[in-house]
Amino acid sequence: MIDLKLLRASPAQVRAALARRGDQSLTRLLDEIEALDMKRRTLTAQLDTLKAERNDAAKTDAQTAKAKGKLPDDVIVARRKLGERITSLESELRQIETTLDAKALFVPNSPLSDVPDEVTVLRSWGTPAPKGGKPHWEIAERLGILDLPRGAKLAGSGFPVLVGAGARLARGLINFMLDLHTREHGYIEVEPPFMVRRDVITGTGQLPKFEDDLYRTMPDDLFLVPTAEVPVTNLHREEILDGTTLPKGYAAYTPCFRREAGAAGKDTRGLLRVHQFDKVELVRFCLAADSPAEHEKLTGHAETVLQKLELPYRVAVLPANDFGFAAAKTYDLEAWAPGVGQWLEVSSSSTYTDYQARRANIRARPRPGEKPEFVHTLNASGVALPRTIAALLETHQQSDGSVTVPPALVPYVGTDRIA
RNA sequence: GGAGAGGUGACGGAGCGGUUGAACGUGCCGGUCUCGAAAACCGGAAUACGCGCAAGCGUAUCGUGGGUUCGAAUCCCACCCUCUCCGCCA
Repeated sequence: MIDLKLLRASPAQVRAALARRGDQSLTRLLDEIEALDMKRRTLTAQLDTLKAERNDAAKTDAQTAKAKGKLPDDVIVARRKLGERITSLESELRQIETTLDAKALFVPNSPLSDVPDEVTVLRSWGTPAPKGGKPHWEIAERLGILDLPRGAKLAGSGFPVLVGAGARLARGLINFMLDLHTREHGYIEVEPPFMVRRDVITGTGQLPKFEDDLYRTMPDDLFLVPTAEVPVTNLHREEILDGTTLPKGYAAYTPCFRREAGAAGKDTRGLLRVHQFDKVELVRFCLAADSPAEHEKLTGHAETVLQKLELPYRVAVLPANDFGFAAAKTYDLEAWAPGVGQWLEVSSSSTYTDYQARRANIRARPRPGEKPEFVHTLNASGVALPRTIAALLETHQQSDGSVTVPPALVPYVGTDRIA
């Protein structure tokens, strides 16, 4: 949520930061918001004065009523008039606030100043295999571990069915990642609801602007989570946390459901873009001053997964015009997939500064007795399964068609080779 | 799904429609006392918005939203949530 006080105090800076997102319509939206905010403050001031008048009157009236048994008619008439004026201004104010809130929810987060204008690869790990070999869907089909036609029969395209060692591999990956993050990186494991209310998913920023990308259930108006970020970040909505317990991190496995509206035709083969997939997500909460360092640490936790899976990858910082609505800075982790010859985004690691915290009203008292302030929230995939499986199959495929399992994963999959 | 009970501050728990932001208790913070601590005593402490350089002032908030009234935590309506019992069920 945009900070209206900041917009009021430094309109030029706010506009300049948002302009970097490259969305022309934002200028007009901000104009409207500023005008509404102005009106709102004028009306509030008027109303406060009238209400102060009413409160004073109520006190003297109480004594009058006690002394005389009842209030004089002319006093009642005067008070009623005052009350009517207040009621009418209140409804005017309510309408302005409703409009203002609705518009403010469409303003994205401001990119941090160190975000570049062009996508920039910061570092890479491992030696990417030369492009070649089979794409993952051919490998998987031959091994009988992935059944896309039957998934389509059940739910449509983009709903893969993993079979046998494929299902085992997915389950193993989930357990491996959760164990890694909870045992070695200090995360608390949570299993949240996979469906959430409208206001919850508004808190993390997917609503109201991106309703078309979500699956919605009837008749209860619950939304299937597109990422565990949604339920886990909202775990502390409407709370004031004890700042001395921060930073804190949660790791959660959930399936993720995405309609991918408008993405038809892109990455349609195999596992590259699907409507349902598994993911282990990392979510962190911290005080404002700590968030840059927390972001680096978080990204490192996601990288560890790829290193243990022996998957060459690179880390890129996304430009201001190419990351999520609620984010202030995003790193993408891309694993190399030689079969399709692409770097596959398997994790996105973002800091949201106080943007989600404002929307979901998540605060912390830095020390006992101090004023609460909005926390900073961050999250990263740690990591998403389908593309990781694709990279894994393509990277570790052997000439005989089998696929070796990296040592760290062997205990979880129960074999060192899928054949 | 049926029947009932209830939602007040960090927590527990009061609150005849009229100076109630809200008694009391616990917890918390500061102080006195103590070699320290405990106990006791004294004092302090909610959140948001607006105005103000500031001290401060004003307004709102007793689940949420409406309504009645000169005046609502207190009365009425709707909704949300929690709990108990019954039914159904992995």
